[in-house]
Amino acid sequence: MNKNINNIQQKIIETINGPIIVIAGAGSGKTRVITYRIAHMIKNIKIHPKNILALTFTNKAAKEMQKRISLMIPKKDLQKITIGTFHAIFSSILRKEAYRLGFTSEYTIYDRQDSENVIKKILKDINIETKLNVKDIRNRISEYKNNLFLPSKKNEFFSKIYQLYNQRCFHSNSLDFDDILLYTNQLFSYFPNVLKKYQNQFQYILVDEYQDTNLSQNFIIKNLSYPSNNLFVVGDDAQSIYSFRGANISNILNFHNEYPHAKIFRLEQNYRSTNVIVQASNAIISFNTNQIIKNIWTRNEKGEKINIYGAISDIEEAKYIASSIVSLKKEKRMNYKDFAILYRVNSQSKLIEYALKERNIPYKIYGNISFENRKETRDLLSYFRIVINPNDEEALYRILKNQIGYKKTLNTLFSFFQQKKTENKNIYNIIKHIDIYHEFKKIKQNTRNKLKKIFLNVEKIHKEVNNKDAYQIAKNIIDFFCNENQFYNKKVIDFQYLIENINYYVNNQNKMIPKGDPSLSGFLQHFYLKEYNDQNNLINNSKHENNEVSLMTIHLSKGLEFSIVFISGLEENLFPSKSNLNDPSKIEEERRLFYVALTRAQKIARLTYAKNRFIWGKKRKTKPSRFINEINKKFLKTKNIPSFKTKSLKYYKYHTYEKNNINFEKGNQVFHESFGLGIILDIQKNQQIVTVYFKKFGKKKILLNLNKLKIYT
DNA sequence: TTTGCCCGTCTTTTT
DNA sequence: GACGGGCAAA
Repeated sequence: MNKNINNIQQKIIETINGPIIVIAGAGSGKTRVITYRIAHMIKNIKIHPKNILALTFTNKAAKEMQKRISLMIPKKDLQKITIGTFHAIFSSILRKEAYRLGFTSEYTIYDRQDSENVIKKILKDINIETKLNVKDIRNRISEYKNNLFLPSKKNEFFSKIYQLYNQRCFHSNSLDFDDILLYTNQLFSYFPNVLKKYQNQFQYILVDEYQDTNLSQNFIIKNLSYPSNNLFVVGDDAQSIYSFRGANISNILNFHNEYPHAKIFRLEQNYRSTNVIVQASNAIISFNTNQIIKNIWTRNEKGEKINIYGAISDIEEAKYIASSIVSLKKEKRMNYKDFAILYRVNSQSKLIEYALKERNIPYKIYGNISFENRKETRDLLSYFRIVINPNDEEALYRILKNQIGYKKTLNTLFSFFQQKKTENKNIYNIIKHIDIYHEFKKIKQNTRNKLKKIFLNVEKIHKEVNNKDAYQIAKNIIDFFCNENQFYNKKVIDFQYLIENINYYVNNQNKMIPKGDPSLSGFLQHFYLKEYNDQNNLINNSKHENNEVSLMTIHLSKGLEFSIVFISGLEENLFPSKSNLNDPSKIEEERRLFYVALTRAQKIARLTYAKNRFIWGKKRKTKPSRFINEINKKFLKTKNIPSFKTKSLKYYKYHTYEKNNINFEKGNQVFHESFGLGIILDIQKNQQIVTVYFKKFGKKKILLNLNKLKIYT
């Protein structure tokens, strides 16, 4: 037995036949268990790696898992395991099977902006006034898809739009993110033989972060793992932070109902963090009423108390973080890679980036790479897309919009194309013979020639798609594109970046897990599912050999750990987010997010906020986050909190308890003579009654003077 | 048909 | 403060 593995972990690793559910607290060695288990299955049980499917929710988590497994098994085995995000895995499967549903394997993946543009066009077409905005409609469609609701037969307004949206995507041979899961489900239910094929292939299924599955994903897992049910899921309800993506906490809470014979394991010992961090985060999460009670404990050292810094402004906050890194690095003899800076929204990274640059601190920003949303990049990608998939309306529209400025003409032309397309006419042919259609008479000869030239070229490149790899095709397109559009020559640096990524993608196929598809359509999938942006091949970063401070949103940080963690922007309206303030269940999710953030830290956690922040170009006064007050003062370096001396003191008092209660505090794990183990949710004003949530008996009010309650350690 | 200016909206979070 | 849509002037 490995000495890094405790008894429960060992038991989990060796229990091969499912269904199995592991409730794993933060830092309890969850990823270690999954990766060791996979290695054990392959090395000792001799399960063929191609029979293993490991699913995650973010690319970052997938990469982390691959990295850790690679240390234990031969590379040739690792490459045979199917490991990745739900979207990546099932998008690849759909590429092979989607023809059964009427799509081709060259289908485009529509991102958020594409989806919103489709909805805008629909609203314009049907010409109905609506109070719903495009974003709301898109979110609702997404919600419906994640819950496997199809448009209802009733002629209700939303259903109509939903239906039109699906039709348009279908005619464009395009799938949005949610479609990837939805159509996978349709594929499996309409084509039992196809399902059977994948059931046979994936005999062992592992799902990480199971608390984040939505109904659509859960259905896929359920179908695939039937009938052997060799399903292994790991999750922590306290770290459920993706409800906006349809994640449904009841999947984890009801697992046992779904699979009555499931084996249940719990991992509660934290190996990651100091005692201070473990206890402080336990206390924070206990403010949530909706949770599985766990007793997360650690044998680790007590550790430093948590430091809170209230900066005058967001700029100063960033500077404080940068200078702290410089001094902590020296003081604690740390490397840059031991530091992480976490934030609630991506836009916070900008100022932090400036501050780090100022002090020459190497850093790496994860997620949301700005170049991918730049106009020029999207323009170029439209050409890629239309070369691969001539039916891609959004890409076509974008190209035409750039070539034909005048909107009215553009719209007439575009609806003409749509009409022809439903008649199954090839878009390349229509534009090549642009002069014979009277619909085009209004367009200047000059513009017509330009269009003809573009589409002749696009068609030429299209014919080579199957013989050349993504790099060769992309180079052709870029050469043509830059020649025809003088303006873009100045933006070549963006294209350079994209082409470098394509080059890397094509030439490192044997490093990819699972092995990718070197065609341009393979690259487009890779790009749109954002698999590329976690890679370490970014040109400007190579010189630091990965010894860099990590910057990312808290969402992306889940599953990771760092010696020293900065959590920035702890302000009301930012964290918790403004849009979640009115819904108690959403506040609980924000709190879980804070819990995730804090539990990333191994040794030191520093929290920061700014008293003034630029929002939409205006400086605004802010209030410190309620979460700061939920950390018990005994875990804080209170002396170092300048903000507490300011006007906002009143605000802080609200949550602070009187000191005369000797033993009991919110978040304490307690033991009651009759009710057993529980956690203190609340203490009444007179300090004589506490509300405790008991594992077995639920919420109870306990009179303290009966002395039946003890602190459980 | 083109250009430029005003105005409203946007900041969650990821695939 | 950035960006896109809408509208009016050129």
